[in-house]
This record gives sequence, structure tokens and C-alpha cells, in this order.
Amino acid sequence: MAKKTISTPRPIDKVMTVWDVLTPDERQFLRNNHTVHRFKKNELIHCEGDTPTHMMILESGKVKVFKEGVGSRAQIIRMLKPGEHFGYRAIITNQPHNTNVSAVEPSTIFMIKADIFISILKHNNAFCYRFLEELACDLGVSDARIVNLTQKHIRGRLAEALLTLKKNYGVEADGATISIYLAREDLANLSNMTTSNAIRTLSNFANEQIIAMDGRKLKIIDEEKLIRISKMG
Amino acid sequence: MAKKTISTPRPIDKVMTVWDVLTPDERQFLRNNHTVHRFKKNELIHCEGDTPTHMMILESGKVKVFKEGVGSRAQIIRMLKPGEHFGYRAIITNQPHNTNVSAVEPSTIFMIKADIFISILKHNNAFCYRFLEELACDLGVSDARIVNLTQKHIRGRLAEALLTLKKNYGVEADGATISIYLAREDLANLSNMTTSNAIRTLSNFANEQIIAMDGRKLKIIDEEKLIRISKMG
DNA sequence: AAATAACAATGTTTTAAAGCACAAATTTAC
DNA sequence: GTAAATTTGTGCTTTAAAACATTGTTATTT
Repeated sequence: MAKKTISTPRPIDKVMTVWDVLTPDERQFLRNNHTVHRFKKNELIHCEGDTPTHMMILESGKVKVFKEGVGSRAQIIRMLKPGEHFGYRAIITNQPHNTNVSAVEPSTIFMIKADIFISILKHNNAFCYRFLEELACDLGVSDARIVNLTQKHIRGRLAEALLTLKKNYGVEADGATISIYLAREDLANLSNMTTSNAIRTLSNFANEQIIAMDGRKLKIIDEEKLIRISKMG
Repeated sequence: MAKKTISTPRPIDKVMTVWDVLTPDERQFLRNNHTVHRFKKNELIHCEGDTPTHMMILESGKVKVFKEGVGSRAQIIRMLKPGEHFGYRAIITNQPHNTNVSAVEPSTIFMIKADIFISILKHNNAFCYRFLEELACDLGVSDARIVNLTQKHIRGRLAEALLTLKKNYGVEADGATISIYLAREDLANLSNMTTSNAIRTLSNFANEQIIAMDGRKLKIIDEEKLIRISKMG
């Protein structure tokens, strides 16, 4: 693998998708009042039970949001890509975090102190509305996931996970390889199954020419079929 | 059963929990611009795929929010009690409803037209913030449910459902009977299991003196044990 | 009051997925 | 560069829960 150069993070105005609704004063304030943090691969960013202190924005890299369930079996709730916010839900509800977040790749994160974030939410109606939209969207996704993960069979759940990853992270230059390389365990934790079953089912998909595998690189060959499998359950 | 008298609905200012953040103008406007609807037991209020037209507030009765999954197997997402809002998430995301809502008891519902609701959200920051809190809270619950429903075993899931129902609807005068009488099928759809398994597991709980049953009336006898079962998975 | 339908209870069979064990292949650490 | 550790791949066994079948019970309907 080519050695990764540590790139300088982009300025916050290029990263924050809600920048457009901020007032000039708020913009200047945020430029001066945010911090930049780098996390190594597999480093924990915050964990369940922690008191939330900052709203966070992923500048670069990839992170997973997950919960530890029965017997410390992990369930990945969602995967984030650059520009997405996290860690703020708990600030709004004024409760400890109910998820863990960790970097699946080296990641750079902008942090804004909780009180500053709340203050803008309470003073800038358009800003508040944007986050209302974001949470409304996330809630829809979460509710849909309840049904998908509980009712679909293994093949359907894994197919769905692969399609979601492709939609979320896109593909490499070849137009097929999903642009995120996850361990089989992470794929399993996304799809609510054991690692063995993720491996087994991936092998089956490969035998059926639905995907092609090269280590952690997964290529979707027959997307139609994958969609069908995902829909059937 | 005693014949139910159809009571006059309370005024909207006594039902809406966000009334305090409205301006006098908004209050007057809403008093004049909401409609009252009655739904019979088992009547569908809105369904998946419908375009959302109103934000709704449950004045009296009980409703269930559910999704139809694989093979039209239903999954109850949440149960609402008077004062709670629904049907507005889809308005905010500007998408069709992704859940069905139906009355599990005769229910009275206040409706506010979507454009009016959006207009208040966009002009009244405190109002917007209240709904932000509500969605943030719901999202936390939904994420937790993903783990509970996928990882816990049948007994754990049913125990959890019973505890949630008790917490949500409270108990009768006897201090133990849960104040909602659901069909076994609804209990099953809440807890992600088949009706047979809900029946079987309830019987087991009754044999173990954890609950007592009288038709649809469920009495929690040993709450400690139920909590333990729910936590163990 | 009889007929029908809906709901509840239980036993039996089947099956999807977990659990386990072990070997091979990679990755990471020193 | 080598050893250690982790990850991946397979086969086999076990098990939890679904599916099915049957019967009893309680509500509705006419």
C-alpha cells in the first residue's frame, strides 16, 4: 500500500455542510472556536456512557458508530463519511452518549464545544431546522433498519449492507470496488450476524458471481441480483 | 365492559405539550386552524407511502406506529400515548410516510396542516428546538431498539416490551396491571417474534410467577426478575 | 341461540443461524 | 525479517426460534 501523506485539514467552512445558514458573526466565531483532532485507525473517539462535550464533524477518514450489546457483541448503527456530524444527539437530549464511535481509517475531526453548539441552535432558527432535518432523516433510517435487521435473512441483510456501503462511500476508479475496506467482523456487525456467517455468505455471493473479492476489497458485479436478494429478505 | 361515553376532546392548549413556546398569535392561529378526528379501534390513521399532509397529536386513546416488513409481517416501532406527536417526521424530510399508524383503542386526534407546522418550525426557534429534542430522543430509542431486538433472546425481548409498556402507559388502580390491553399478536410485533412464541413465553413467565394473566390484562408481579431477564438478553 | 370468526394455548417438526474447532493466510509488532 | 497475533476460510454440531398443526376459548354477528 502506498504510504499515506498526512494532509492538512480543509478549513471548517469547506467542511461544514450547514455553513450557509450561519451569520457572519457565527462564522467568525466558529473559525476561532473549533479544534482539530486526528485519530488513528481503530482509535476510539468517544464511548457509550461518556458525557458529551463536543459536537463533531468528520473532516476526513471514515468512522463507525456502534453499540455494545449482549455479551459485548457490537452492532454498527451507522458509518460516517466526511462532512457528517456526530456526537451531538446526546448533547441535545442532555444525556450520556449511547453509542461508541471509532475510526475505521485514520480520521480528522473538527470539534465544537457543546455549549457553543447549543447556543447557535437556540439563536439561529435556520441552523436548528437543518439539524431537525438531519435527525428526521436519521430516525427514518434507523426505523427502517429495525425491520431490515430483524426480519430479513442473512443473505438479505448482507446484501443490504453492501449496497448501503456502496451508496455511502461510492466506488473506486474501476467503477465496482466499494470504496471502503472493512474487516469481515465489521461487515458482520453491520449486518447483525456472526463473523463466520459474514465470511460464508460473502463466499456464496462470490461463487454466485454476485460479487468479487480480493481480500477486503469487495467488488459488486451483479448489483441487480444483490438488490433482489436484499428486497426478498 | 361498561359502555364508553364519547367525551368531548380537551382544547388544544391543554393537549399540546409545546404550547408554552408559542406566541399569542401562533396560539390563536392554531386554535382556529386545527381539526379534530375520531378513529375507531383498529382504524388506520395513515399508511406507508402516503404523502404526509398533517402533523398529528394524540388527544386521547392509544395508537401504534408500525412497519410492514418481509412477508407483510408487522413490526411495531412505537406506541403512543395522549399528548404525543406523530406523522411529522415525514413532513420534515419531505418524503412519503415510512410507517403505518393505527388506533389500538378508540382515539381522538388533532391535526395541523403540514405547511402551517413547517411555517411555525421555521419562524419560532424555541418551537423548532423542542422538536429537535423530541427527534433526538426518539433516535436514541430507535438505535437502542436495534440492538435489543436483534441481540436479545425471546424472553429478553418480551420482558423488555412489557417493561416499556408499563413505563409508557402506567398501571391500573391495583398497582400492577399494565394499562394497555394488547392482543398477543401486537405483543409479538412489538418484540419481534411470532404470535405463538409470544403466547408461549407469556405462559412461561406466568408459570414462573413473574407475571399474572387474565386475558389481555397483564400484571407484572416480579418486576426485578423481569428487569433481570430483559438485561441478560 | 346458533353460527362464525377471531384469538389463545400447546405440542411437534423444521430450519436458519449461532457456536465451536481448527487450519491457512495476512497483518502487525518487535 | 521473523515471530506473534489477528483475520480469514471451512466443516461440523447444536440450538433457538419459526413454521405448522390442532384444539380450546372467547367475541361477534345474524
